[in-house]
Amino acid sequence: MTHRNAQEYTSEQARKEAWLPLMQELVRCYQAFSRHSARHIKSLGLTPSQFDVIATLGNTEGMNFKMLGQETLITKGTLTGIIDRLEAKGLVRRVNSGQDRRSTLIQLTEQGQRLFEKVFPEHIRYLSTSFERLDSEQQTQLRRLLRGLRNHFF
Amino acid sequence: MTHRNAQEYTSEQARKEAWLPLMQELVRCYQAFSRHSARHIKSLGLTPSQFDVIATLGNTEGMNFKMLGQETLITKGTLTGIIDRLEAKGLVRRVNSGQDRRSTLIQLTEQGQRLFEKVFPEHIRYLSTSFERLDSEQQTQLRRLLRGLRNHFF
DNA sequence: GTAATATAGTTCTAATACGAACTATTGTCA
DNA sequence: TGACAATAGTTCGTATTAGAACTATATTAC
Repeated sequence: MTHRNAQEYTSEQARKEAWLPLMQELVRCYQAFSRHSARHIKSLGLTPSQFDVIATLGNTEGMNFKMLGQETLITKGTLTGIIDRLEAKGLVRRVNSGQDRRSTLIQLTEQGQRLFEKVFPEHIRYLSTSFERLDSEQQTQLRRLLRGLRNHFF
Repeated sequence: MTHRNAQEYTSEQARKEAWLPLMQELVRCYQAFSRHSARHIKSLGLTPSQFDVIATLGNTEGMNFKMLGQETLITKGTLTGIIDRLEAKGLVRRVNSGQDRRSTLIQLTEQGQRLFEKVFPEHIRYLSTSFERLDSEQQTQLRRLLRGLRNHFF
């Protein structure tokens, strides 16, 4: 997605397409963030997706697959495997949710809750040292521009 | 990485951490872009990584694994498999590079070259309709802010 | 009330993705 | 030159990832 070639394309064939460097920067910035974050999460003994699920379930009575998928942007097929492994680690459990017998409630176990209380604030602190170097005005502006761009991907 | 929980955390425990929504927006924007892009690439019969390699090799004499990995941000272990499959499709070939007998040059085949010439401009056009909705000032600003943020992920 | 349809989760396949271990080759240095 | 470190790719293990097909259950429509 970074497209070394896009440089040449820009200068040779479509000088008007000044958005290509923006696209490259979006990809690079996300990847840098993502790897930075993953480095710390792995040191906590979790994968990024597992952390994501733990963080989403924390301070909650539980959530079914559908809701959990919407929050984490993980598709249900993938989620099944992630929950399997978290369950094997004793961090979450599957509970029959009351009415609809198709639906399953996923909850943190006590151990999962303790882990959440430990690693979530730790990770937030870890990330804060990077993000806080932008002053709050830049943060606001960046967020607004990203939102604007996102709305154009249908 | 989207962390529904981060909302509560923000308001309850750390009102100062106003960067959390920015982080969420970075993730959402990238994911939206990435899925938007992938949708089109798949319709061209390629995976995003395969397209990335084709686009990087286009207009080039070829590239070894190291260089290709640097350009595409794909690790070498992963790259082996991707090149295997592109080779099986007849789109690239491995060539013994002259001096260093450890090194392998990867080149587009004629078929790969033709594919590149077809799909690369097509995909750029496809993406342009989204990016060009930001005016060029916003594009520049967004790029600058993203670059600034990226430099803080060490 | 039953057939058609929709929904929740699971299973399956193919392709990434990362990192560690491995092989082959090259470079360094005493 | 000869041990030793560094490098290029491959292989391997584990975990995602998307999406399609599948099962079980629930809802809708007639």
